[in-house]
Amino acid sequence: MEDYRDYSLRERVFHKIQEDILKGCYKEGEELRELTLSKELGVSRTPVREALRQLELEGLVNIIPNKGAYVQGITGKDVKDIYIIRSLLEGLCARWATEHMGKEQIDRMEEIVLLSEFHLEKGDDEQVVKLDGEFHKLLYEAMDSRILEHIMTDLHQYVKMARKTSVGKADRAEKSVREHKGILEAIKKKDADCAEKLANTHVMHVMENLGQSNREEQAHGED
Amino acid sequence: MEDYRDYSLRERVFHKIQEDILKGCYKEGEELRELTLSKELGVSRTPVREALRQLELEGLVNIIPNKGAYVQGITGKDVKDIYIIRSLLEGLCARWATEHMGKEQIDRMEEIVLLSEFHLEKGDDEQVVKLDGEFHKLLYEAMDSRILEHIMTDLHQYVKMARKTSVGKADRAEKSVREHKGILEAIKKKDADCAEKLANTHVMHVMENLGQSNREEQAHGED
DNA sequence: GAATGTATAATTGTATACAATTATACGAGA
DNA sequence: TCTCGTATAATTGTATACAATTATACATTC
Repeated sequence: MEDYRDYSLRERVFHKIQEDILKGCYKEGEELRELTLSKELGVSRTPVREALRQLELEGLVNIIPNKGAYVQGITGKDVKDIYIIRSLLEGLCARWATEHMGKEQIDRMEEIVLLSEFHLEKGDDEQVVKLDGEFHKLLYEAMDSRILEHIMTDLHQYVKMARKTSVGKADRAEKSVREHKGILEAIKKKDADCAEKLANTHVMHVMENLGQSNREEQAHGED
Repeated sequence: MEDYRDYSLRERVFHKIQEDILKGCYKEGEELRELTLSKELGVSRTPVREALRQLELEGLVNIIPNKGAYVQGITGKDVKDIYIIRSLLEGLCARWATEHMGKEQIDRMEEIVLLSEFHLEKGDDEQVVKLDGEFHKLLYEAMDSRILEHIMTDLHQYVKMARKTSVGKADRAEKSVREHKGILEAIKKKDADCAEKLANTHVMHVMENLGQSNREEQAHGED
């Protein structure tokens, strides 16, 4: 709770609980009492309530009226589903981005890929991960669809938390950058079909790497 | 506000504002003052606030901290985007449903299609629309993915409101039922590829019909 | 007259009080 | 002992009070 100092209490509480759920601090189905959380976080019940209502909509919390809020958490299957869905939609993102991307945005993307290669060479995995995030974020912005951007961001929420440890693992980072480069090339050529296909397989590859680097449950990965 | 008698105040307020936004009662960017809404709905600020926070997450309201809540509304392009996204994902739904659907569920779906044909014959459009909703709902349940079900339900929210007038328009209903039947056949044959493709085109057809039956902006249609 | 500063009002953010509902404990009766 | 009912406690739902922030109006200055 030390971070987020500029945000409102509700936002901080929202992010904190979201983080804790995604980090696995709570058991599946565990009850979240408003007063308990209030005391823990040092705030009143009001912001906690508002945060819980939002988390319900996010699908992380299950609220039964007049009874309580219970954590939903996400299973290994959920993560797999998310990646498959993202694979499909990321393709659509790439397609639309190809159709809408302006010169400045392409330049920016080229910059990101270049920097990725540079930091990859140096072995600076942290930077590579950061640039990976920026690559996808730029893609989402460029496609110019607030609806799809909203969905992609939501899906990203679910899997972004746990990407701590195994990032460059199994030389996935190198392949990832290469795939980004391929997508960028397709966009530059205005080949939407190609960009879509490459984005599809890119996310699928990330998922496959996920399945290898850790057995069941826990989700890690660069993206 | 006369309906929803069993729900909590917050839920009623949430649905009411959501409905009003989707019905176009507010102007784009119009400010939603908590006190004003409270008085209008005859409740206190608390449930209104909670509802607004949820609507923010839904993307229907834009909240600027310490300033206010402003309606986002949806544009014609948004609706088009939603249908394209739904087209893709409905295909995935059909695929997964094919892989997971049990005998009872197939029987139930067969029942729905049969009833649809019956009411179509009779010209009872209202029933046909209702059954259309049930068909898709069953599909979503059957695929056994709470993640995708959540997304599809969300997307459905956006377009379900306005489907009042032009339902059976331009003999779309008949084609729709026929397409449902096709999807069901593919599922029965366990042909996931076929089911996916048919579901894809089904949603695309609905969208195309949408574009014809009304110029720009306003969204109508059976699904 | 335009720009700026200040006082006031309006609005949101948070905390708390009270009401309604649900869970728990315990005793009476079969 | 088991079941049921009642009383009590705990928890959520709603309303309201207060604090912090932002908007508005008006006067002052240039």
